[in-house]
Parts: sequence; C-alpha cells; structure tokens
Amino acid sequence: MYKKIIADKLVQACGGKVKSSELMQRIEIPKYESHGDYAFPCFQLAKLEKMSPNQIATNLASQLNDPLFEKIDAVGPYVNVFLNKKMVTSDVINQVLSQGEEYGSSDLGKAGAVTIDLSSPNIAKPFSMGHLRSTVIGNALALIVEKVGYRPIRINHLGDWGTQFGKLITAYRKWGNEQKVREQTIKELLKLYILFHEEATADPLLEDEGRKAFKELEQGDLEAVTLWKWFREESLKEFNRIYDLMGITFDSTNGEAFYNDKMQRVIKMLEEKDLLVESNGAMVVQLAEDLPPCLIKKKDGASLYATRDLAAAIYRYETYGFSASLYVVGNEQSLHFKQLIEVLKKLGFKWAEQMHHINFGMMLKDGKKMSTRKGKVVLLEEVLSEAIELAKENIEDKNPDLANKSAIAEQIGVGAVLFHDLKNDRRNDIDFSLEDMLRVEGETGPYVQYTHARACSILRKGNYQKVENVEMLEGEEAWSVVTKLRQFPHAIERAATEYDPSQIAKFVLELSRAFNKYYGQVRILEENSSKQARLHLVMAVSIVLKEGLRLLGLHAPEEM
RNA sequence: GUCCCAGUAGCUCAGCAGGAUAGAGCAACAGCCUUCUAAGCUGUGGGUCGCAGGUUCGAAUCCUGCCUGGGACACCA
Repeated sequence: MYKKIIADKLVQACGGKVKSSELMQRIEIPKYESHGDYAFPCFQLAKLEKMSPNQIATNLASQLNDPLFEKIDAVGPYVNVFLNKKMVTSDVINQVLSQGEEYGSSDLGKAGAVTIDLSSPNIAKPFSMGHLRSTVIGNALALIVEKVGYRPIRINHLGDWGTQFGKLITAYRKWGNEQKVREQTIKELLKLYILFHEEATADPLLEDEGRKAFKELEQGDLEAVTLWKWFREESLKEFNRIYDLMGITFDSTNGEAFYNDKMQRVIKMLEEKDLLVESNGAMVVQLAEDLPPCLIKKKDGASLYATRDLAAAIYRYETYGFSASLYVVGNEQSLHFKQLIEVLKKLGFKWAEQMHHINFGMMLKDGKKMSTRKGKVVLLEEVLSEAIELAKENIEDKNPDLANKSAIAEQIGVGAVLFHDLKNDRRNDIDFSLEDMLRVEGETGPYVQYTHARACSILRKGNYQKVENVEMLEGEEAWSVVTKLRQFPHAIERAATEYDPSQIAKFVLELSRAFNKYYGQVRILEENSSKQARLHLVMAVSIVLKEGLRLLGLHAPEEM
C-alpha cells in the first residue's frame, strides 16, 4: 500500500515526531489529477512545529525522494505526491493478471458464517418491487461478504404463516378453482384474497370464519394443512422462476411457519428471566426509556412477529454460529429490529451485537408507498420481461449477428434492473420509474457490461496471450485506468464493512468511464512495440469489471 | 406529540472519519463512426450544497435550532 510508504517517509522527514498511523489518516486522494496521486495537508504539523504550513510543505517535499515517486510538489500548504507511473502500472497489472478473479479477495472474515435474511416474500402474494430490493441487496451482500472470506448463508424467510392464510383457505373453499390456481397460482390466490376483503366489508362474519380456518391450520387439521402446503409449494415455484432469472439460490427457505413450534421456548426463557410483564392485557418486555416495549403475546395469548423473530434469531445462532447476522429488510422496520436486539441482549445473548438490520429505502410510486391491498402493485416479473425484451431489440439493432441472443438479452435486461437497484445508497427511497429501470445508457448495468464486452472484443482481435511477468510501458493515458484498478480492493473492503453494494457499483462505473475514455484516446490494436502492454491493461480491466459485476449479481457477457 | 431518515445542477444521485477550483448520469445544445462493438467518446450551458447560528486556520461534510418531505410509534409483518 503506497499510502503507508508515504506516511513512513513523512515520519522520517519530520524526524519521527509523529506517528505513521496518524499521518496515514491525513493523507488524502486529491480531487484533481493535477494535484497528484496522494496529497498531504500540512496545517496540523504547522501548529506543532510553529511554522507556516507552506514552509513545512516545502521542507517535506524536498526530503521525500524515492524511486517510487515520480515527482513531489509543494503547492501552498500541500505536499502532492506523484507516483512513478511505469513502476506502479507494472505492479498493478501484474497483480491483477496473476491473481485473476481472486484480485481483491481477502480473509477479513476468517471463514466465519454470515446469515443473511433476504427476499422473504409473502406466500400467495405477488413478488413486488419492494421484495426486489431485499433480494438484490441481500444477494450482493452475500457475494461481497464471501469475497472477503466469510461464509454467507442465504435465508429466505418466507411469509408463510398468519391469519391471512385462514382467510385464504376460507376464500378458496368458497370460490376457489383448483385448475386456475394450478395455472396461475399467485394471480388466482391474490384474486381470492382481494375478493375475501371485499366480501368481508359486507359480511363481517367472514372474518370470523377466516380466523377459525387459521386455528384449524394451527391445530394441524388435515384439509387446511394440505391446502396451505399446496399454496406454499405453488407460490414457491413461481418465485423460483424469478430467482432463476436473477441467478439466486438460497440455503434455507424456512419461513415463519418453521418457527411456530420454537416460540414456546422463547417465552419460557423470557419468563425465567422475569422479563415478561403484563400490560393492557398483553405480555411485553420493557426496554430502555427511549424504546417502546416489545410486544410478545397478544391479549388472546397468540404470539407476534417479535416472538417469531426472537425464535428465529436464536435458532440461527444455534444452527450456524454466525459471526454476523444480517436482516435485509426495509427502513420502516427499524424500530422492530432495535427492539429485537434489545430483548436478546436482555436475555443475555452477547451475539445480539452481531445482528444488523440492513435497512433500505422504500419503492415509492409518485412519492407514496405502493399499496398491495388494492392489487395495484408493479410485478417484478413484468418489469424483468420488459427489460429483456428491450435488450433483445437493442441487440437486433446493434449486433444482429450475435450468437446466443436470447441468453445474452436476459443477462443484460436483468442486469439493467439489478444494477439500477444497487447503484445508489441502499437507504435512499426510490421512486418507481420503469423508464429509469430500463435505461441502458449512462450510469447503468448495461453500460458496464458493454464496456466489458468491448474489452473482450479487443482481446479476441488482438489475439491476447498470457505471459508470466509483464513489463508495462504505458504512460499518461492509461494512468487513470490503472488508478481505478488499484482501488478495487479498497472498494470491496468498504462495501463489506459498510454492507454497501453501491460502493462496488460506483467503482465499476468509474472504471468503465476511465476505460472508455482510454479506448477513445488510444488505438489499442495499433501494431507497435507497446501493443502487448496495452493488451495486458485491457485484460486487467476485463477481469476486474467481470468480477465487480459478479459481486453485484450481474453477468458479464463477452459479446453483446 | 416523540423518535428515525432525508433535503447538493431542471431531473436522478455522488461527495459527508472536515481540507485546494462542489462532481457524475439523464435531459438540452454542438461535435466525433470507410480504422479496436456509437449501449461509446468530446465539448457548452446549468449550483446562495433547505434556512439561521456555532465549532475550526478551514464546513456540503461536525454541533444546535428552525423549515420542508418521508417513515415508525402496542396487540399486522
């Protein structure tokens, strides 16, 4: 790491009066290329030394020579460090080429397990854009965390339990049609669900019937259970179509129902620790003053989602011994997770500290929450197929001879949708816009994929051959590309520690921009002595782009 | 009412462990394909970083207050 070297040099230069680690923090990457690759502002030292910052900068600059540095400038109160381009370029390119897709990998995680609660759609309901966020962010985090040496465990905590199933069973018994449900499970079940609510406003007795049906289900009534299982299976089949398209698999699809028989134990634990208090007829755990109490049991004795989540958290710890447990769930549930973690701490579980609510912003429509009740949701599957269709049109238009058109259109269409969801900070709300999601120009997934395909195309045409040790000759034009390549490991580390996939997305965009600029300026395949060197650079770019895209869950087709 | 999050170019956003001249993309306009995929590149215009204080040599970035928008706040998840 060059920063460390610079810091050490600076320590020497000021006679060891300051610590290297302190200086490391002050060394920055300047905004403007004309200010070099690293910069050190001298204001702090100026106070210590009682000299003007400008003077210190001049002094330091004169003492910082090393073959690694091409130039050291003192500009006002700053020391600007320019790296030796040839040396660093060779170094970086060799590193990327020799490590290949392992470039940027690390063992930060030391093989610890990380459970990730993601996706978690409700059975018998359409897979909405809201679930997309959890799925896409969660999957990217799984890949990122794996890259830094953890063992990700993807858990699809299905919403497969609750009174709504009683309602659904009732509705099915009254108006259901087996054939239709089999053919279009989710659509049919949703219709029944909506119908139930419509009818229930006129006939309140229906609600009771629904509750009764759920009780039957809980008590294991054969017919009710069979129906429930069937709904669950058929729904999952439909979800799997979408997961396949996105290339996502799960290690567990244990949903709410799975924890049904594990809640009693939690309640017992809470009782043993004297944490359960009666309040307005319900049983609650009192938390610190700034947090409202956590509801555990309703007046009627029935459990709540908090209870279920407690059981799930404990189960996960006992099963996987996680070093971190992530819940990729929307912003609006932050209070719930705060309470959950607090209760676990009160139960004496230290590992509760390792649980993190990976919150994300909502998908809004015209600035408002999208409503599932009214059946007016945007279906993910429709968005995906539109994106794929558009990608297909683009291919016909731009590269009609392409082999494997439909497979590649799928990769690009899905890529556009996924990338759109990952490129910004996950906590931002997103106003739903099909137009934005399908965009393929500018800061988009297809733009990055295109850049990668371009690089691959050049490698094919240039007949690229791997060599052991590369001596690079590239200079000025390639420098910004090399600089980006160098930053990949850092972007990964940041994405992993902050649980922020957008760091990777931003990185691949910047690398793509730098490379496309280079591509426009330099004739890579021109026959001259540095052609091979240029090809090595292109190879490195293609490796890093592909790996960056992979970490986001996107494919990197070699042609498009 | 209490708590949380956000307010940066016409739009979408980046930058926020304080540092030099606040950046991208989209949209608009003007260019660049007989030569490596134009899903690209180059250029132009566009900003009181919500408002007001404070801390600091230095604030879009940290602190306080206010305004605006969104979300959460007991038997839904």
